[in-house]
Amino acid sequence: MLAPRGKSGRRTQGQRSAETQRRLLEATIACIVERGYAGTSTTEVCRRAGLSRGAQVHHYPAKAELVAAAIEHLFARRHEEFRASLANAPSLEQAFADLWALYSGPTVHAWMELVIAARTDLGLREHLRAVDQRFFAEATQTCRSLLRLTELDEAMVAALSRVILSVLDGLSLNRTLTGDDQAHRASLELFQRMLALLLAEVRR
Amino acid sequence: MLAPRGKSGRRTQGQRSAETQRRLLEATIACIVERGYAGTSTTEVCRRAGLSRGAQVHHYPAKAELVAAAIEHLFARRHEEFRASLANAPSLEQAFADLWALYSGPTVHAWMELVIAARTDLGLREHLRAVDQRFFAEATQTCRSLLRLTELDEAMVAALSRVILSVLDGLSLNRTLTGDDQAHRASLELFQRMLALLLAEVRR
DNA sequence: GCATAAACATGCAATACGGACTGTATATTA
DNA sequence: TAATATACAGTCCGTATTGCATGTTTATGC
Repeated sequence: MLAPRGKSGRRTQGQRSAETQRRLLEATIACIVERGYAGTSTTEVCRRAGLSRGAQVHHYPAKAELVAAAIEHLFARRHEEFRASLANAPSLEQAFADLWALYSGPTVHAWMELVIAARTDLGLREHLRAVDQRFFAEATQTCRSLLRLTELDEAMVAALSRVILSVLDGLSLNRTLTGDDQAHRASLELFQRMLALLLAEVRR
Repeated sequence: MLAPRGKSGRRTQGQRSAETQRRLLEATIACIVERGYAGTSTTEVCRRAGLSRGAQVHHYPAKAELVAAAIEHLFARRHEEFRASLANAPSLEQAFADLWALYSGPTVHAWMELVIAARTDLGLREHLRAVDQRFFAEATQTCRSLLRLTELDEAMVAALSRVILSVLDGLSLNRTLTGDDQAHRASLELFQRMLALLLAEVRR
C-alpha cells in the first residue's frame, strides 16, 4: 500500500475510503458480469462487497454515481488488458488469439452489458460515450504501432481499428449465445486473412 | 385478414385471439426497443397494447412465455428484413447500405437486447439460441446465393457469413453509443474492400 | 335461446428495489 | 483531550413488478 499508515495498526481515513470504494466498484463489476446490468442492485453489490448499504450510500449517494465510478474502473482494466494483449504478442496470430481470449473475459462482458443498457439510459450513455471515446483513441494508437501502420493516415487507421474491434465485438456477442468457440475461431481466422490481404494492398 | 368473419361485425374467437396476441407481441418488441429488455414489464406491455393484464395472462400465463412468443415473432421479422435487403439490392454496395440501414432499425435493437439479456438468463438463452441457429442457417444460404459463393464449401460460406454479420453487429453496437454514423460508414466501406479482396482471392 | 367455455377486465398479495433517515464508531484537528 | 468531520450500519417508506384469484363480457355448440 502506498498510503501512509498510522504508527499503530489503525488505518487512515483515506485508506479506509479507498479500500471500501475499491471493494464496492469491483463488486459492482462482478455483479454486472454475473447478473447483468439489470440484475445489479445496490443491495446485491453491498452484499458481495461485504458492506452495508449505508457505506455505499456514503461514498456514492446515487446508484448512477456508483455505476459511473465502476465504469471508470472498468475502463482502466479494459485499456490495460487490451494493450497487454497486443504488446506482449510475438506475432499477429498470437495477438488475435490473445484478444479473442480477452473477449470471453469479464471485462468485455461487463462492457457490453453497459453499452446495451446505455442505449435506453441517457445518463449512462453520456458517460459511457466519453469513456468509450478515450478507449477507442488509445486502441487506435495501439493498433497503429502494432500493425506498423505508421505510413497510413489517421482516418484509415481509425477505420481499420474500428473494423477489428467490431469483428471481435460481434463474434463475442454471438458466442454468448451459441458457446461454439470452434466456429467463431474459424471466422476470426478468416478475418485475419482478409486483414492480411488488405495490409498487403495498402502497403504496395 | 384471412380468417373467416361472422356475418355481422362480430369477430370469431380465433380472430380475437390472434389479434390480441399480435398486439401483445408487437407491444412487447416495441417496449424492448424503447425501454430495453430490463425495462419491459408486463404492465407496460399491456398498457401499450391497450389491453388489460388479464388478457396477457390469459394468452401467456408467465412473462417468459410472452417473451418466447415475441422472439418467434421477431425472428420472422428479422429473417424477412434480412432476406429483402440482400435480394432486392442491385449491387453489393447497395446490399451493404440496405443492411446497414436495417441495423439501425428496431428489429436489430430488440435482438441485441435479447442476446445480452440471454447471457445471464438460462431459459431465455436456450430459446434464443435455437432461434438464432435457424436465423444463421437462413442467412448463410442467403449470403451464398447473393455473393455467388456456390463453388465454396459449406464451412467457408458459414465462416464468411459469420464475419459479415459480426462486423455489422459490432459496428451497430458501437453506433448506439457514439451516434457518429459517418465514421461507421467509413469502417463498413473498408470492410467491403476487405471482402472484395478475399472474394477475388478465393475465386482465383 | 341457453348453457358453456373462452376471452378479457379488475383487484390483491408477495417481493424487491432505491433513496432517505437516524444512530454509532473511527479518524482528524485544534 | 475536546470538537468536529468522516466512515459505516440499520431501518423505514414509496414505488413497481409479477403471479394469482375473482368478476364480466363475448362467442359458440346444442
